[in-house]
Amino acid sequence: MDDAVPTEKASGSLAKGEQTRTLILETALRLFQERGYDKTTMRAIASEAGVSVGNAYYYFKSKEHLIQGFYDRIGEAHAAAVQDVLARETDLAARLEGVLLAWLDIAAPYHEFAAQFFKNAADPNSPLSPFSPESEEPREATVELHRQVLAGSKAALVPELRELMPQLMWLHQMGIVLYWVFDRTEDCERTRRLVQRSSPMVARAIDLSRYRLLRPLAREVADILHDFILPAAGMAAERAPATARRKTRRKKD
Amino acid sequence: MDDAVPTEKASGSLAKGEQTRTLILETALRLFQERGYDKTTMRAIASEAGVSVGNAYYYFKSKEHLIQGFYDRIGEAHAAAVQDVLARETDLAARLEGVLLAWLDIAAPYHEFAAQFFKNAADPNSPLSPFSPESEEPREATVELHRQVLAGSKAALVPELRELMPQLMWLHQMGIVLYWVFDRTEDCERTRRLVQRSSPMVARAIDLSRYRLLRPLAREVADILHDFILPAAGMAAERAPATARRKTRRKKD
DNA sequence: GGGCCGACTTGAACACGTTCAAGAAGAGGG
DNA sequence: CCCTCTTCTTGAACGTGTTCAAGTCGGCCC
Repeated sequence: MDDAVPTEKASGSLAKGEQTRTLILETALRLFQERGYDKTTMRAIASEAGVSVGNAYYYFKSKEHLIQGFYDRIGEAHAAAVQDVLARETDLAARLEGVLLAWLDIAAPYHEFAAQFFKNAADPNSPLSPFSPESEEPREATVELHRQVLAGSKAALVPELRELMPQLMWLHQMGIVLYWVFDRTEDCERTRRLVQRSSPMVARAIDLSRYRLLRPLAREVADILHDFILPAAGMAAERAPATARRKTRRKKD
Repeated sequence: MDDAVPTEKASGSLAKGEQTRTLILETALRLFQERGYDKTTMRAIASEAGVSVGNAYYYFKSKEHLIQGFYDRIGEAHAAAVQDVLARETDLAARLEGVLLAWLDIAAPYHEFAAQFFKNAADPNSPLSPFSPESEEPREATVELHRQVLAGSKAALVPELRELMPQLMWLHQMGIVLYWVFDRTEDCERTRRLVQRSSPMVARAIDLSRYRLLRPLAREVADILHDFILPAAGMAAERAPATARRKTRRKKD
C-alpha cells in the first residue's frame, strides 16, 4: 500500500517471497513449540500460515529444513547472551561454564521438541547433522566462540593444543548437547550439574597438559583429533603441522 | 507334512507363529541389506515374504522393531568371534583393539543401511536407543564383555576405576560405533585406524592413572561417570561407593 | 495495450508407515 | 459334526511427507 517500490529488496519492505518464507518459518516454529515436531503436520503449518502445502515446499525443501531456522535462531541468541560473561570473567573454567549454561537457558523452551527432531541430526546424510557441509557456518561460529573463551582467559596452553583446543571444546559442547537431549530431569538439572562439573575438569586437563609426564598423552590426543575427528567433521586441517610435528609416522599407509 | 504334532512348541518344528515371525524377519533383513532401510517398504517385505502387510504388524510393532533383530544378530556373532582374541592375547591394548576390530568386521556388510536407521537409535524415546530399557540386555552383555577384556589382561587398575572401567569401555565402543556410522571412507578404513590408535591410548590412560599426580583427575572422571552417565544410561549405581568416597560434597545444590 | 517471462502459488495425487474391523484356521469340548 | 475360543491373517482405509503439472501474478519490453 504505502511502500510503492516493488522488486526492491533494499529499504523497508522485504521482497514478497521473503515475506512468505518468514511467515511460514515463524508459523512452523510456533507450532513445533506448541505441539511438538512430530505432531505438527505440514498441512497444519500451511493452513495456519494461510498458504498451500506446496507453497511451503517451494521455500523449504523438506520438513527437516524448517529446523535449520531453529538452529540459526538459537545460535544468534546464544552469541548475544554470552558477551556478558566473556567480558566479566577471566577464569577459564568460569568462562566455559558460563557459555554452556547460557546455551542451556536459551535452548530450554525447546527442550521437549528438540528431542523429537534430534534424531534427524544424527543421520549422517541429513543436512541437519552437525557434521554436514550445510552446518559449516554455525559450526565455525561456535568454534570461534570457544576461541574467544580460551583467548580471554589466563590459561597457558601447550603449543600442540593451542590451535586444536577450540575445536575440542566444540566437541565438548556437542557432548553436552547430546546429554541435554537425553536428560529427563526437571529443568535439565542434571545437565546443568554436568556442565558445572565438567567445565573445571576441562580447565584442569588443559592445565595438567603442561607437565612433562603428560606430553605424550596430550600429543596423542591432539593427533587423534587432528587425524580423525576434524576430517570427519569437514573441518579439514588447513594447516598441516600435526603431520610435520612428528618425525616419523607409520611407514606404510 | 511330516511333523504331525501341532500346538507343540517343543522338539523340531516351531510353533506356526514363530515360523511366520522368523520368515518376516529374515526377509526384512535381506531386503534391508539389498536396498537399504529407507527404500525397503513394509509392503515389499510383506509381499516378498508372501504375507500381508497387516501380518507383519502382528509380529512387529513397527518397522523400527525389525531392527532389533539386527542388533541381536550382530551381538551374538560378535560375542562368538571375540573368544579367539581373548584367549590368545594378554596385552590390554591388543585385546581391546581385537574386540573392536572384530565388531567392525561383523558389522561391515550392514554399514550402508546402518547409517540409515542409526537416527532412530539417537531418539531418546525410541526403544532402539542404546540407553533405553529395552536395550538393557545387549548393553549389559557388552559391558560384561569388556569386563572380560580387562580381567584377562595384565593391567593393574586403581581401585576407583576397577568397577567403572568396563562401563567406560562400553562408552568408548559406542563412540567408535558412532564414528563408524559417519565414516564414509573405503572399507571404513578410517574407523579401523581410529581403533588402532585409540585402543593403546585407553590402555595408556589406565596405566597413567596410577600416578599420584593424576589421582584427582581419575577420581573426577570416575565421579562424573558415576553421577551423570550411568544413571542417564539406566545403569543405576548398584553400589554407592562413589558418593561415600568423597568426604564432603557441595553443600547446596 | 499485448504479449512475454520468471517468480510465486495451488491442490490433487502419490507412496509410505500404520491401524483396524473383519474373517480364516486350527484346537478342544460336546 | 457343530459350537467356541484363541491365534493368526487379511486388505482396505487413514494420515503423513512429498511431488508435480498447472495456474496466477506482476513487471517489462515493444
